[in-house]
Amino acid sequence: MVRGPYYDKNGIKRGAWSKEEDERLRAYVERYGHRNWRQLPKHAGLSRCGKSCRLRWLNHLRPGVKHGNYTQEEEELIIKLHERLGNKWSLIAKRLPGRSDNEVKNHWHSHLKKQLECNHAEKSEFKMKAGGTCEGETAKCLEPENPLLGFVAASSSNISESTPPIYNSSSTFSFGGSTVASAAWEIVEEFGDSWTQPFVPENIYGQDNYYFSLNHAAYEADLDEYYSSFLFQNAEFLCQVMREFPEDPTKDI
DNA sequence: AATTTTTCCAACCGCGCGCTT
DNA sequence: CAAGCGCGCGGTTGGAAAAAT
Repeated sequence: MVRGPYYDKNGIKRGAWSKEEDERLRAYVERYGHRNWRQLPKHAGLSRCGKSCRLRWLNHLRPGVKHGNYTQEEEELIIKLHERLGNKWSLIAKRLPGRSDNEVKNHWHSHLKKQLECNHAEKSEFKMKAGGTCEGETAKCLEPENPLLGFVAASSSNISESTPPIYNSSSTFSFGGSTVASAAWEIVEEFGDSWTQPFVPENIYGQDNYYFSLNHAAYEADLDEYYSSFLFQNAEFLCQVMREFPEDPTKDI
């Protein structure tokens, strides 16, 4: 299912890789590594460009690389990560041992995207029949429109051992903890201008936009993984904190 | 059986970033 | 500081295989 091999005007070979080329590349990289992809084909005796070699190695030849046969767990993980990270295929692929970014991207476009669109259509139909509300099915209903919100709706407000140390400056996560409250406000203030409110049926959360801001913050922020995951898992809790503290407690400090 | 259409995987392409000179 | 280079990323394309007509 690929272009047949051919040579471009510069004499660089393109298109499908032969077994012999694969073996040459594999043998070279296994022996000498790949410090410089541009120089590599010359030394390995290949008429390919460096980019092509790199792609071939990453997607097909490197040890442990897998093809097809996605497990349900892998698919669910891709969907979840895509909700959180968007089209950051390389980041998503890093969480899936043996899968390359290209492989994950292709699988998304050819299978998962359609699957989700299909689910979305089915759920829209369900909502129409239910008179435009999502009562009782809040999390599931929200998921297709805005996966982040679905996640929040489904999440519990408990704070576990996984809470990042930064938020543990007070002994517990009581609502009196001003550290938590100011952190929550910081997040909303920092991202308040940049986010655009997603479509959400008004009768679900009313005027309370905290959920959206917090989750958008977690989504947009280039935060370290631990922090961002905390935001996702505890958005509901942070919302409660913010209701307790309508003003940022550290504002005037 | 022949032809057309669709699917989907491998590879290409262009851009942006970081590093070096 | 600017230019050049190499790499990695994400979007797009080509085309063989499969499915539909």
